[in-house]
Amino acid sequence: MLAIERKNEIMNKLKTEQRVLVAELAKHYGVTEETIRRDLDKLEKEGCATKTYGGAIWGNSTKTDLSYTIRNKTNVDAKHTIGDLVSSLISDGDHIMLDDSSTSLYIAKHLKEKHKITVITNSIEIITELADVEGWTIMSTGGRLKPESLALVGAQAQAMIRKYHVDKAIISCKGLSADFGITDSSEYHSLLKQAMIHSAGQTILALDSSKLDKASFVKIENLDSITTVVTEQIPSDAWLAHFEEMNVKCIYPGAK
Amino acid sequence: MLAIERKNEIMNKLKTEQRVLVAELAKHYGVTEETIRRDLDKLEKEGCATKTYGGAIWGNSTKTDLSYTIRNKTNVDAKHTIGDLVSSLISDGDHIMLDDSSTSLYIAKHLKEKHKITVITNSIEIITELADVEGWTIMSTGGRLKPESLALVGAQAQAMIRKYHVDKAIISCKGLSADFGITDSSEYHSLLKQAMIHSAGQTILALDSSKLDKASFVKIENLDSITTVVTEQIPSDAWLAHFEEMNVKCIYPGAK
DNA sequence: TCGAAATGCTTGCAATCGAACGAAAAAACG
DNA sequence: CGTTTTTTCGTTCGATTGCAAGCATTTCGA
Repeated sequence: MLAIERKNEIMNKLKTEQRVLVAELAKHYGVTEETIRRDLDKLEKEGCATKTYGGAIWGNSTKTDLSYTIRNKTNVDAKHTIGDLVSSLISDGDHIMLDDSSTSLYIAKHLKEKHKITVITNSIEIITELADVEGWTIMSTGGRLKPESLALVGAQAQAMIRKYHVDKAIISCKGLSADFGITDSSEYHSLLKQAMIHSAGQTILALDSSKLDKASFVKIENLDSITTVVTEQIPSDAWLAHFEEMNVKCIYPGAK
Repeated sequence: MLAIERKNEIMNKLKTEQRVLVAELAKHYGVTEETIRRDLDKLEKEGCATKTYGGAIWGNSTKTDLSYTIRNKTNVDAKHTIGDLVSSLISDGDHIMLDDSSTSLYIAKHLKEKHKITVITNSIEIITELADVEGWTIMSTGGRLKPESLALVGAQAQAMIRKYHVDKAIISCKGLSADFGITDSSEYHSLLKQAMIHSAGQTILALDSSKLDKASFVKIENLDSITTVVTEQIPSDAWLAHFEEMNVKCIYPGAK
């Protein structure tokens, strides 16, 4: 095993799982913890990691956008489960929109089995992820680049989204609450997702269950403006009732 | 076994397996590790490999995704020279456009030292290359993705370019001939570069000298619609005279 | 709340192994 | 046969890793 490979793998693990533990990595690679710490030092110098006690977390902890995802230590299994569920809602030939959330990136990975999908997205990561799928049409919104999330935002991006109409929009968010509806951490995220919702026949809101009963900073829309909620575990009875009341379908593992 | 054959085989192995080990290759070809290392040096200069302790990995070690365009290893040295020359034409604070050519990708790498540049590009690779530069504004055209070049094309991309006006457009092409002007291999490339030329105060045409006296399929513009030609070696007297006549400045190494 | 005990972090050192360099030998080429 | 390219060899240099000692942080019980 090349040293640089280990470092890269750790970076990928960091990116997908948001955090890593020194002891765990040392055991996994069969090296001492000192070696792992030195790897993390380098990643930190490269701006990919922030060391913490016992491990490291992804990126720069001072960024507000990231602190949310870090707090919610989003677990990969949940996102794969969600990716699988959403995939079952998409048909061959569909035209869809995907936002720039990490959940959408996982969903994109799961969609690759489909045929002749047309995707519109503002996420550079999703574009590169899907670039090599045969027979698909990938379209990118224009716009200004947010370097920390590799997302395209701004009026240009919104205008592009409004120009098209797709079968399904797939979006995620930072919080969903009965009182405040669907919320996100910033204005431009919110506006973009709003635009996607309005340009789509159906909207699929994909969120891991930790987002339930959370409210973030900016409101995107009310819950009744979306078609389907997909989550990785069965919500509370109160939420199920609320979804029913709002005429929103809710998909979770084992749901009929 | 010819040395060049071995080098090519190593490159293929790198491409398919993502990494190679020096010791392993030395044993396989029955040569010393020193020889393998020199092969890897060459591959690295051509942009195909990144050397590491004990071996080499494909592409750029720090970036997660591998560069498609960089595989086109033709004239790497020339492109670095051109990148350097073009860089000297750009001032801090400039607003520029970059097309999706591999030459532009190299230019982008050389521009990173500048401050507060605003870049508009239709190349996904350039976007990811420049994403981490502090203080820059990166904007992407929207459009349909051409997977083989990771470029955004189509009416959407052109419309976005037309909406803005920048100080300098930097483009490349497939051929430049006295009779047919600037040409490229496809309609959508041509239209996009046309749009960039019209949206810029100055246009810098960057091309390695192998493109001179070649004509490709679709005409972009006449030579007189651009401001400056940058190339990596001094053109023939005939071309220098032609540039003069057309009122086009020509930059090459050693030019005053 | 305070103060160990436990756990994790940093640093210096040494051993190992790959990399870089130069010179000489071998092979390829005209 | 002379020249150029390729390869090898030996030495020196630098990178990586593990170990151990000392310091810092967290945790937990009193």
